[in-house]
Amino acid sequence: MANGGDQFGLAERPDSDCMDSPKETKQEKHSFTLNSPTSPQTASNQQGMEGIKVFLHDRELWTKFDEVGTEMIITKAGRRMFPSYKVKVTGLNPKTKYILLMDIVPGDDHRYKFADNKWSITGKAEPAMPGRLYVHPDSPATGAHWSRQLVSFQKLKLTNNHLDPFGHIILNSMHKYQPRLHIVKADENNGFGSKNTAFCTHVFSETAFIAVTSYQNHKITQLKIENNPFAKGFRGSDDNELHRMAKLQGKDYPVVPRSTVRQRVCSAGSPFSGESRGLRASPEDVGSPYSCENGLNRSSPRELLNAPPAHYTLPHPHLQPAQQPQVYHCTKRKAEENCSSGNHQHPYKKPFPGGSPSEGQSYYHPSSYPAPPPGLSSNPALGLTDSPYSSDMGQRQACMFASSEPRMDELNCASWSYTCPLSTAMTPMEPYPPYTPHPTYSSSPQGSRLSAIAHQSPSPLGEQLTHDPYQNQSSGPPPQSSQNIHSRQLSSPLREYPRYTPNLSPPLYHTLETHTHIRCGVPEWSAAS
DNA sequence: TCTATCACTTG
DNA sequence: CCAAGTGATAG
Repeated sequence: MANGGDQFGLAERPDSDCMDSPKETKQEKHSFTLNSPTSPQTASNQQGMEGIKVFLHDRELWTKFDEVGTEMIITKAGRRMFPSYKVKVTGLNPKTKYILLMDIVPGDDHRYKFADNKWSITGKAEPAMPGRLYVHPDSPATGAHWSRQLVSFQKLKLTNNHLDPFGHIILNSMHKYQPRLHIVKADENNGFGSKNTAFCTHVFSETAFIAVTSYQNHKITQLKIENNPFAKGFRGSDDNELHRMAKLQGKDYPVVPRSTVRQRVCSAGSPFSGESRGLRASPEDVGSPYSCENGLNRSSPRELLNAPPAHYTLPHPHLQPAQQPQVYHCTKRKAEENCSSGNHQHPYKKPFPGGSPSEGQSYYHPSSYPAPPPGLSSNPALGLTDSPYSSDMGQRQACMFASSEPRMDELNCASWSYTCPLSTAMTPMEPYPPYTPHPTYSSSPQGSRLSAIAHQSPSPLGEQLTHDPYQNQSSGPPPQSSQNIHSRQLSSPLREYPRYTPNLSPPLYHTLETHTHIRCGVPEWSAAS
C-alpha cells in the first residue's frame, strides 16, 4: 500500500548503472529499499558514461506489480503508465549535457491472452508498430540538472492508435513490452555532432508489462487502485465502497462491489510473473554490464520480455532488454557486439525467430507533421485541428517528425541530426501514415530539442521519438534543436508504407529515421540549420 | 476486444 | 471552479 508511488519521489533503488560504479547512490531515501540493486558493474568505456548509475524509483512498487504481472492500459487518447517510470541518475558529469529518453520495446514476439487467471501465449505477435522514443522534456540538460532530482517519465503516454498524432508510444494490446531508458551524451564536444556519441541503456526488468485495453487480472486493478492517487475514488474498503457502488449504480445493489469480488476471486498469480516472482528481486540483478549478454541474468519471467527481438523493436541493437538492469553501454562498437549476443531463449521468450515480425517493410511514413512552431501547437495545416485531438496536440505540442526521406544512409549510426526548427527538414508526406511496423520516426516536441534518436535495430525498424513538450523543463536548455541520432540503417529506408491509407488526415510526421542501431557512434549533424 | 462515458480524485 | 487522470461500466 503504500507506496504511493511516484509521489514520493524518493525512494530509489539502484538499478543499473552504466558502467562502473562510482558511487552508489546518492541517497536513497528511505523507503523501500531495495535490496539489491544491481550492482554495477560495468564496464565500459565511453567517455564519461562509465560512472553513470540509474536507480528505479519506487522499485518496490514496480516489483509488486511485476510479481502479479504488470498490465498497462493503452487507449486511443493515450494513457499514462502507473507506476510511473521515474529514475534517479548519478554519475553524470555535471557540466556535460545529456539527453534522457525512453522507448518501449517488445518483450517477445507473442500475443498473450488472460484466461483462467493467468497469462498464456496465444499466438504470434503482431508486427510491432513504429517504435517511438520519448525524449524527456528537459533534454538536453546538464548532468547537474538530471542529478538534482528524480527524472520522471510520468507524462509518457501509451496508445493503441497506430496513427497516433501526439507522439505517444504506440503499443499492441495483449503484447508484452519492456521499457528502456537511454542516456545519451549530448555535449557539444562529443555529442551531437560528433562521432563519438556515447550513450548507455538501462533496462529494469521489473518494469516490463503487458499492454491491455482493460485490465485482465484483478489483482492488478487492485494494486492500481491502492497505489494510484487518481484512482483513490475506487478504494474503499468496506462499507463505503458498497454504498458508493450502490449509489452509483443504482441498479444492482451490489452486494459486493465488483471490484471486491473480483479481487477476492482471483488470487491467482499471474503467469507472468509467476515465475519470476521470486526472482526478480534478487540481487542478482546485477546484470552484466553490457547488456548484450544479457541473457543472462536471471530467468525471471520477465524474460519474456526480454527477448529482444533484435530486429523488432529494439532500437538499439544491442540493447536487449534484459532483465536486469542492464546497462548497455554502448559505445561504439560495443553495441554491436552486444547485440548479437544475447539471446537466450527461455521458454517464454523466444527470440524472435526468424521472422520477426514483420518486418516488412512497411514503414510509416512519415508525413510531416508540421511542426508546430514552438509555441504553437497545432497545426492547422493538418487539419487536425478540429479533431479532438487537436487540442491535445496543441497542448502538448508534441510533434513527430518523420523523415521522409530517409537518409538513413547518411545518417549512420549514430548520427544526430538537428532538426529543430522543424520546418526545415520535414517533408510532409502523405496524408497519413499508415501504420507501419516499424518506422522510425521521431517526434519532437515543439520544436525544440531533439528529435530523434535513433535506433535501430537491425532490421528495419526504427523508432520514433517523442518528446514531450509538456513537461516542464526546468532547466531546460534552450531548445534548440533537436537532434537525432541515427544509427545506421541496415535496412531500408523507410518509406514505404503498405497499406492503409488513409483517410485520416492526421498530421504529418516527419521522420527522421533511423533505423538500425544506434550504436554509438557517430552522429552527425544533419540538417540543421 | 475495444470504445465511449461516468463518477471520482488530484492538483 | 477547472484540467487531467483513474478504474468501472455498458455498449
